[in-house]
Amino acid sequence: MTQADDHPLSRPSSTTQRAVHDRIAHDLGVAIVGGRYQPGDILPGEERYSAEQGVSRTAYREAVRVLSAKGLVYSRTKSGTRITDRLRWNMLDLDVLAWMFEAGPTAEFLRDIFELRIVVEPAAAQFAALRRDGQDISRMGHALEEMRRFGLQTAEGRAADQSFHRLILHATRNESLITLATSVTAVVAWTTRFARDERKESRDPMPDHDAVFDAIMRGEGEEARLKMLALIRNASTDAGML
Amino acid sequence: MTQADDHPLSRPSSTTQRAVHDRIAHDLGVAIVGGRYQPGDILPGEERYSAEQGVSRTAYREAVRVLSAKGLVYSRTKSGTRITDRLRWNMLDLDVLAWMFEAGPTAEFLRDIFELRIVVEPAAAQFAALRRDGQDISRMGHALEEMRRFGLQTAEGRAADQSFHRLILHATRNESLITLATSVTAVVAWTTRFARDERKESRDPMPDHDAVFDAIMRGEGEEARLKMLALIRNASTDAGML
DNA sequence: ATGCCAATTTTCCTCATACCAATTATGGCA
DNA sequence: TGCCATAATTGGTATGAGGAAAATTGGCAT
Repeated sequence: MTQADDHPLSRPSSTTQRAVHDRIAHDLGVAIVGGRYQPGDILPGEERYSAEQGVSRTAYREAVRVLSAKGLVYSRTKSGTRITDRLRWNMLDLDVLAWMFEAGPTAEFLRDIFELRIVVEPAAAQFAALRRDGQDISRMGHALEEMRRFGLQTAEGRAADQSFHRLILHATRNESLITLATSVTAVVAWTTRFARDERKESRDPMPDHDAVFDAIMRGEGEEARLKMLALIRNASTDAGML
Repeated sequence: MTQADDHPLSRPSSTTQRAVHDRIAHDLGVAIVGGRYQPGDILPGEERYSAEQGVSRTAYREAVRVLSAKGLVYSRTKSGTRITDRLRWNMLDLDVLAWMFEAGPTAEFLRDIFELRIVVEPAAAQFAALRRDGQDISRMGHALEEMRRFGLQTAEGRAADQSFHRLILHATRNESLITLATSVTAVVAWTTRFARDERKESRDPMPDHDAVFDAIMRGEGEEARLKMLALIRNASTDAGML
């Protein structure tokens, strides 16, 4: 166990103090996607911000570079750093999505993502049915077993559920689809985390999952697509979305 | 004409010299997505790189922040800056896609994007059919007129074609879908730019476009989806993809 | 020889300062 | 009033100096 017990994906733990530039990027990012800055507005100048916030110009600049890389702002000498209009934002970037969520997601934002989910995940199931190999199948089967054993009330059960969906993505052999679905499912997870337990009784999720798995196992692409669509529709209505 | 004749989207013109950190990010980005660095490899240290390349540590660090924001690398003190594994890359970032294309896109990469196109654009047409208003319709109609008038051999005709597809996206009223489709169509445009003119004679694209427009105008979602699917299939086979 | 612990070194992170480049604003002149 | 040179502002780059954390090294005891 020489290295990398913590992955770079994991959000900085509460103990680890975040890098300064990272914190600045986070704060500005939340403020921007939250609408406290409007497209066309100019961010505070380097001199001013660093003085007011008690950080170095270096740290502020690196934060701006991050925001710029995600399409939220663009800098021009003398003109200053302006907020880009929303059409150029990298809406599917995991950080941007997280900031949106933290800023208090609008209903339109959530609707957009759940629509995207309905487009993407059934398509993923379809590709998975056409490209999966034996190992994919056995792993999916194992994930469903665990899910059935623990149920969605336990952490293990939810982990097995997520694992099942990740295995489907992996079986598509399409990296761009994986990237996209990762972002989408992250938002879905954040959303349903809060919606959970408020419902009186949730339906048994296993029949839907079994149907998807069965279609993928038999290599039936179109059927896998439709079964996944049904699964999402049920899950979404249960979570109060849709 | 006081400001902003050039949009931030436009690539820096040949006259404007790019910022140093931008050039570094570009060079490293191309090298990374091109496989000259493998996931797990460590980038040169700040001191070393800045000395060898004759740039400041500041510029190099800002470039690394950009790459980090796009998920290509991650930095840890002492451990150095390492290449992230591909699953965490922001494959749908416009810069990353451009770097992939510049590095010489692999066949799998192109296949992935065109598959994504087949998933996304028909879905966009479907949503557009359900949400478009009168202004959307009239603008789409105008774009098709222009396209018919000039043909795809001219720059104006191609601009009208792109405009038509952009208008469909706009009519979806779904920002995440717009972001996604923007990236996808960029890659498609880069690809077909080279494939053009090599074919002996391209089929007339207007019937397919008219059919999509007609379905959207009548508000027939499912039909719009199918017509767009047909349009893409024809265009892709003409371009030699698929 | 092996395993554990402390010191050292390496590398990224932050800050501060200086100067450069480009663009906007200003003010004078015709 | 309109144009043009000058000045001021703001982001961009370079450099030096420490600080913090992790990997390595070396010593010590078992």
